[in-house]
Amino acid sequence: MTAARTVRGRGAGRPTLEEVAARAGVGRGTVSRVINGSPRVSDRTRAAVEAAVAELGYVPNRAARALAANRTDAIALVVPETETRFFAEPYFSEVVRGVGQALAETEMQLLLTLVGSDRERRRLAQYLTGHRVDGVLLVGVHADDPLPELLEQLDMPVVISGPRSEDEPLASVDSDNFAGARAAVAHLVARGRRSIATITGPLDVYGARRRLDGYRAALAEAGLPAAPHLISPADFTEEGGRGAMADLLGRAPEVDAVFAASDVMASGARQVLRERGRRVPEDVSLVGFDDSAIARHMEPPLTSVRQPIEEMGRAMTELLLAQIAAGEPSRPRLVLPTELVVRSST
Amino acid sequence: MTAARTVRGRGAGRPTLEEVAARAGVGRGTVSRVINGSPRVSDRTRAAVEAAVAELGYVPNRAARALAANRTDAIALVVPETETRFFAEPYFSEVVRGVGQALAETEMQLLLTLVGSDRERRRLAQYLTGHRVDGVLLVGVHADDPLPELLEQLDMPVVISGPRSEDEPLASVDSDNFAGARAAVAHLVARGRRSIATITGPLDVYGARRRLDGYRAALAEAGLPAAPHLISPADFTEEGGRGAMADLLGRAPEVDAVFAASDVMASGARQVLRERGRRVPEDVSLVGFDDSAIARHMEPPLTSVRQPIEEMGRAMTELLLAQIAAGEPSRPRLVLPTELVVRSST
DNA sequence: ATCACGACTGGGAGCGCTCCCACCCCGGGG
DNA sequence: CCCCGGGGTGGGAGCGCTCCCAGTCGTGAT
Repeated sequence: MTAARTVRGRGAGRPTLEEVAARAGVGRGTVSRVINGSPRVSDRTRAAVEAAVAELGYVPNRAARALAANRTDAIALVVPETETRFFAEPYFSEVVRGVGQALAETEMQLLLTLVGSDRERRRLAQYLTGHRVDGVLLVGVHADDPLPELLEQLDMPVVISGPRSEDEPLASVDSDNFAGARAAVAHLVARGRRSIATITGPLDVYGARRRLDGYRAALAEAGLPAAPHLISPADFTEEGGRGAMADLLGRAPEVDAVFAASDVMASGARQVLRERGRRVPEDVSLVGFDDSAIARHMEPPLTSVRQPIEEMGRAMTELLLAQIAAGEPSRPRLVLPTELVVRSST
Repeated sequence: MTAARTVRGRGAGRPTLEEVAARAGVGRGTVSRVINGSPRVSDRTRAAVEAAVAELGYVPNRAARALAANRTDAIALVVPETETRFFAEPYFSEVVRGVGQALAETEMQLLLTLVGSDRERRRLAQYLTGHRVDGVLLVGVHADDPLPELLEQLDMPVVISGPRSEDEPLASVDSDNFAGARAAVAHLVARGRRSIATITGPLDVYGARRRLDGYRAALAEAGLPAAPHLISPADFTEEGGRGAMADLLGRAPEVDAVFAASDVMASGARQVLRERGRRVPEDVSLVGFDDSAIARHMEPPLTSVRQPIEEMGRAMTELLLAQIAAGEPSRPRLVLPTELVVRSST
């Protein structure tokens, strides 16, 4: 523990490019070229520089690099804290994990930005305007959130998880909500169910609409009617699921299967079914969506549609990095497959 | 120069300190003083500068500031990805939320760093050595993790969640595992249970040891024996909980209550109890720890010890910010209270 | 031998801030 | 009336990098 170090404070004493250059007997420019992998350096020189770097334990100063090169080597993951659906288990941790994986190979840093209040939202806007990140990953935005518009104006690279509509202008990665819902309902049909109801998410959410579309498609394919009284919209919450289930039971007592557009809502529905003496799966089959921990621990364990969330995080990041590398926003739209996980609730 | 600006693409055109100064008719130093809230500025000047800042929409360039001031205004949240216990629900999202809250009032950024492989761990070490953050929040480290040692050597501000031992040298924030466990077991005693077993976590984890201590204390206070055959160690996993429960049932068939040191293990135990025809809570009372989503959705809902995780995240951050502000590492040790959430499993 | 032309290389000129020293100006004491 | 001391202020000197423009060499062609 050197006294000098302590006195000079944190960050002092780290070798600089200049020192590496001196040590290697070359110029600053050459060291920079080696560090950044430029091909226009002779092998001999490169070796010398690399040796000096190793001996000195040189680590480039990020701030200096950012200032000089006008880039930050950082991306932001923006999470609206109010949107509990995305912040809640398991979305958040899995997305982060996927993002982390994609970033592991790069020099990029991940900035985590939670936006709660409107004040924080404004601050974020200012933030991004200040170009403190090279790109933005946006998860769980509401249809009426002004953030995407703002980002589009700034023309900063952005990837959004879950397009807000059929013609989302931003690059996006989504799971195949339509196919997932269709598979879930087809599975119920295969189990011999005939009065298949659905509890939907808020229909101003694109993904929720897609799940409803999938439900309808599967019924149509099976030649079953998609009677309006078998469709009950809720809000992705447990309480909403309870309400919707009670509703369905009142309107359609003959119901023998329910496709809930989220596990949490399925859990609410399950409670009501139990209260009303309907057995699962004997009387009513139940399918959820998300394949969360809740599904695995429900009684009986819940059949559910798994979304490849981690992979979505990875894909979003790769798309974003590609945009940043290309230097211009592109607008690809990726849809990842879902998978039906069958458990004993059906 | 104008052309050059355009060529530089994104990030060009943002007003600089210099431009604000010109606009306000003052010098750079003065603007800097206003921005940083120095008191040595006359009111008239301050007003003029603030007006110019507003008109130009000036946002300080973080990289330049970091370079000049040798600080980054960023802290890192380091999460070992392998430690599933902390990365898993609900820890991770809640900690992050708490951290976010504490940071909302400040200008600090949050860097999220997942360390999986040893290679990534080395990279992180280099990272921190490069002083790219002002401080580190370390969650879910194992007893044998070299990271804390490293950070201590760098004498960089650090706060750790969950001390690794009774004499943790680093600043730490923890929940009161001892009191939580004691309360849980006391509650079982109050319910009239007499053969109270426990499924512990890995005993090289300090928190797991503390929970076991709490279990013992409660039994001692109730004048009940803490027979060794009522203690079965596991590893915080569901499978571990299953094994430990099977074990207990073999060794102590008279068991009428189980305190599991995590909800996940309680869930495993619950499955075994069901398989063996033991009813919960009639035959065996069951208590978990964490009060996670699993607890709420178990059948019957699980009585569990709630930890104030979000608050822990907040406290950790506040401790860290204080350390950074003080310019020197301090070593406070904070223990936050737990709360027993009683449900129908007891 | 001369010339042109790549392949490499050195280092000046910033990037936008903070730090800090010098300076200005004004009131009060000698 | 001069000097001193502070509050207030301007701006030079970097912080450690990247960019890019001049070189400096060899080399093959002429």
